[in-house]
Amino acid sequence: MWRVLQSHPEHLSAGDIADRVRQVDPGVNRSSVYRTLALFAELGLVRESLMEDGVHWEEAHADAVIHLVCTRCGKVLHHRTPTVAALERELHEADSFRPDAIDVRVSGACHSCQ
Amino acid sequence: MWRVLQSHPEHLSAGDIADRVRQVDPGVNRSSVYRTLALFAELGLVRESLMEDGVHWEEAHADAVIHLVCTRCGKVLHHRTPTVAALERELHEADSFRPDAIDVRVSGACHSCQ
DNA sequence: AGCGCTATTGCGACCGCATTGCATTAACGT
DNA sequence: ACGTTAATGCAATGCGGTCGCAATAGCGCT
Repeated sequence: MWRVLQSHPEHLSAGDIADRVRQVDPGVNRSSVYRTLALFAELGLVRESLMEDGVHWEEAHADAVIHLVCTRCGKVLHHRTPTVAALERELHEADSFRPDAIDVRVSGACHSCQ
Repeated sequence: MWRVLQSHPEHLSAGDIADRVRQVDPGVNRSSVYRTLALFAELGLVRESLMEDGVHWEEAHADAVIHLVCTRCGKVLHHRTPTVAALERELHEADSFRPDAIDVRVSGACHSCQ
């Protein structure tokens, strides 16, 4: 299952993951997938991200990732920027809120859809 | 129902809204709540926001709002900053992605919980 | 006022994702 | 080989949200 997660550049929903895993090793139960996913999340190997159509999973990166969701074609792009780190600092200073995870979702039109 | 939404500073889940509305006017159906919520969303009066425990609804503001979710006490704070607008500009320039909605969720420890 | 049309509401069934409890199986140390 | 423990499978359940359809309210028209 770990291989499935790694071999897929983009994020998948739990259902998709279960399907892919079954392609490789049929007879793997949904529960196992969910449980393993939860385990990985606890270990910090994967990250849960909330999307309109449910929870998606992706490999965890050290720094925060911005999800760009194209409302036309549905594609999800990643973007990485120091701006998020700046935002973190700002929150700490202005609201004395100590962030430990930050999640940015932007919906709009991607490069090829506008 | 509009009153319920307005009278509640923070965001509510659809279930909560249904409950509150029923306190005022018992015998209002779930479907009606969902339908009205969808209508309001279409009119741009309310905004849908994804939280760990499901979809929450809140009054729409002109500019993007950052949700600060305290993992200790569960409180949800708002934060408004030009940084988000900067981020928008940045996305447009770097990825030629035209954003029409931006949603930032930060989890961490709030002022009174650290 | 009485009639008929239309939009809204209520209601129950339903759907799909996720979770849980429990039995089964596999793994491993002794 | 045996017993203990953790991982897995499986079926039932929970729950948030949606759908189809019947009942009802609102409203203009004559």
